[in-house]
Amino acid sequence: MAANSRLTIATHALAWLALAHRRGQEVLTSEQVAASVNTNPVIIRRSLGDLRRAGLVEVRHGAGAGWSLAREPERITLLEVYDAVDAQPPFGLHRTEPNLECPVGRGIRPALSGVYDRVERVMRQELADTSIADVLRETLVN
Amino acid sequence: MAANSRLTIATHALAWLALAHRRGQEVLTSEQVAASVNTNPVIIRRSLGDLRRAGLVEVRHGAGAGWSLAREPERITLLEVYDAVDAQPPFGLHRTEPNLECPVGRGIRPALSGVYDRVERVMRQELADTSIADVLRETLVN
DNA sequence: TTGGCTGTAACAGAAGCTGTTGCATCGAAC
DNA sequence: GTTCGATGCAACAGCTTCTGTTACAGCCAA
Repeated sequence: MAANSRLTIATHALAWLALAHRRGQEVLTSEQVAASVNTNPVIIRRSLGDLRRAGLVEVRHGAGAGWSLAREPERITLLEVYDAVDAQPPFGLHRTEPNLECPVGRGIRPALSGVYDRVERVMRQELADTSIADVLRETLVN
Repeated sequence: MAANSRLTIATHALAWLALAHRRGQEVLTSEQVAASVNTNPVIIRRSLGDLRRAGLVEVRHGAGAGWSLAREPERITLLEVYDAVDAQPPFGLHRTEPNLECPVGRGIRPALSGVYDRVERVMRQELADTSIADVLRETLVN
C-alpha cells in the first residue's frame, strides 16, 4: 500500500495556518494551502474538513472565505490530528478467521491484540507530546 | 490500503512452530501452518521465506521437509519479526515535494521526520520487549 | 445579485496485499 | 538412480486504499 501521508498533509496545513496567523493573515484558502503542500485544493479541503469535524480548525464561507486554527498551535497535539484524520493503525490482525480447532489459531488474536494495543499506546503518547507549535518551531529552524 | 497483516501472519506461524516443537513435532510443512492460519500455503512460504532470510527459522528440503525455529522462542522478539517481514512504517511523508519557496514547505519534512523517528523508536522498543514465547503463553491462556 | 470559495460526489490511475495456479528444484528415502 | 513430497518463485487476478482530478451545488460577505 502506499505509505499513509494523511497525518503529514494535515500537519503541514496546520503549521502553515499557524505561521500565516502569526504573520497577520487571518485565513488561508484551500488553494493557498495547496500551493504550499504542492497538491490539489480538493485534497486540502478533504483534510481540513476532517480537522474541522474534530474542532481543530474553523472555516469561513462567502467572500473572504478561508480556514483558520480553532485554538493556539501550542494547544493542538499531533495525537488530535492523528485521530482526526483517522489514519490506519500500524498493524492489522488476520484478514480471515484462523482455524479455531488449532490452539494457536484460537488464542492468537487476543494475544496479538494485547501487543498491538501496547504499541499503539506508546505511539499515541509520543504524538500527544508534540504540538503544532513544536512542529512549526522545528520547521522554521531548518 | 489494506491493513498490514504481515506481522500477524509471521508471528502466528512462529508461535505454531514453537508449540509444535514443544509437542515433539520436529518440523511443520507450509501446508500445516497454512491450515492453522487459514490461508494459502504459498502465503506461508512467502512469510517463512522472509523469516528464513532473517535467520529466525530453518527449512529442510526433500522428503520429511518442513520448517522449524532457528532459536528458542524466548530469544525471538517481535522486533526481529517486524524487521524481517519489512512492514511499512506507520507514517509517510509527502508523496510529492512540497513548495520549497514556502518556509513551511521548506522545513516541514525534516521536522516531521524527527517526530516520526521518535514514534518509530518507542514502537520498536515495545516490540523488542515481546518474544514469541510471550505471545505463545498469552495465546494458550485464551 | 454577484463572485469567490467551500462541500462533496464521481471517477481514474497507481500501488500494495492477498490469494491462486503452475512449474522448476531440491533432497531424503527407497 | 529413481521417486515423491515439499519448497522456491514467477505470474497473474481481484480487492482495497490513497491520491489526484473534474464537476457542480451551496454558501455568504460585499
